[in-house]
Amino acid sequence: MKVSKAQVQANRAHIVDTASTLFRERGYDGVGVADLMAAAGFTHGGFYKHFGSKADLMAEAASCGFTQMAGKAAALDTAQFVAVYLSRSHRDNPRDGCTLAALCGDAARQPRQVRETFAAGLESLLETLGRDDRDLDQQERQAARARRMAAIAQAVGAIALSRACPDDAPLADEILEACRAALAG
Amino acid sequence: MKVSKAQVQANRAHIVDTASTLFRERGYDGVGVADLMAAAGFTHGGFYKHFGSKADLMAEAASCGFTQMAGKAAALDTAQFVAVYLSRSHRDNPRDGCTLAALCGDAARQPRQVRETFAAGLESLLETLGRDDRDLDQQERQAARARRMAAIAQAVGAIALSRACPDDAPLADEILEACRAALAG
DNA sequence: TGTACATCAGTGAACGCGCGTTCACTGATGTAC
DNA sequence: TGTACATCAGTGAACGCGCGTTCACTGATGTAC
Repeated sequence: MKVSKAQVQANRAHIVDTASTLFRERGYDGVGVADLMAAAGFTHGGFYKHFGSKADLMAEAASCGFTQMAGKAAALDTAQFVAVYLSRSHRDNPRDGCTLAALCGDAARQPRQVRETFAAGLESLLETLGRDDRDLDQQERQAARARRMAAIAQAVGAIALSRACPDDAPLADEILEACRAALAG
Repeated sequence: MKVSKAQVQANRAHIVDTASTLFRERGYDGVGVADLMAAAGFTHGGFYKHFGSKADLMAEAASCGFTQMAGKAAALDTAQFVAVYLSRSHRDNPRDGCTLAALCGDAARQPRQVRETFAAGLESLLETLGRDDRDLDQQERQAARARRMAAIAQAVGAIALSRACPDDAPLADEILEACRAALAG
């Protein structure tokens, strides 16, 4: 049952998008190829017509996640971005959230191609948040970049730590509040 | 081949310690029960004489890791702790490093018992770093606690993100430097 | 435009493999007399 | 203190299961004439 070229492209994109969501929710090891293909509405056998391996897909799914996040970040100023990022809603919904926060721990143990995608995703987030730095001179721009990098590390750490606590632990919310205060001040 | 009570206790502690190291290095899913028991010098069958399940061991191993870290942190002031924590050496040696940084992403998808241990570990690190706060009044103490929480989130996020980058990516070191500067200033 | 054929995305069974866990067995330790 | 026996940590084979990947097959699409 061959399928039109346009449909093939759409199906492939749908698999990548589904993977991006599922990986954030359950981690790379928590989603099998068969799981994923079923969630996308296919059987598992066709997977290798689209991707060379699961690792190839992991890199593509991460890239897809970073592109989505850059799109959201572009519509917000830094204060708004922090508020959304450090919200309970973001913490409780990794499937719709930031790939860095959900998967950087997993990514550290993945093949180079995945880690390259993570570095590129972090770089693109830095550039999106620093889109108004073009006016600054080089030294100021570098300082602003360093400040933003530290802010991203703090936000990513806050979400990752908050998610590692039991759902009902007061500590889980306390982390978010403390980092919201730190990033506002 | 029964073994003396003292030996049983020592063997059990050795398994927990080995697990603590291996989990930090390879993640919870990256270490099998057979792997682990072999690394500790045993065969896998005896595992269930010591632990009810792999998840039970994960919680105990995390607890062991947090105790070790609290011991190290107790010997350092905050500036020294930050310098050690945000070093390349810490980033490149998760097996000897912080359990929060290595496993908080994994922990978020583990059973409650593991996440309770993580919350307790974070709490004990906060207490260790805040050991001199007893003199402060309640409001100051709370503010100091919030600042330390934000600092921990930043340090954990920095290590996790830095490890997610390829080993030779300039970004990996840049993250550590940016967070060292942020935590010093 | 109509027909005959090659292509190849998607199917579903099958592959070897490693996982967490169970179990019958061993034999030195610890205990009861 | 010496002996007979119960205990149980550790062994290694085996369990069912799900994993990533492969493969022969299907049949609508795309192409050549």
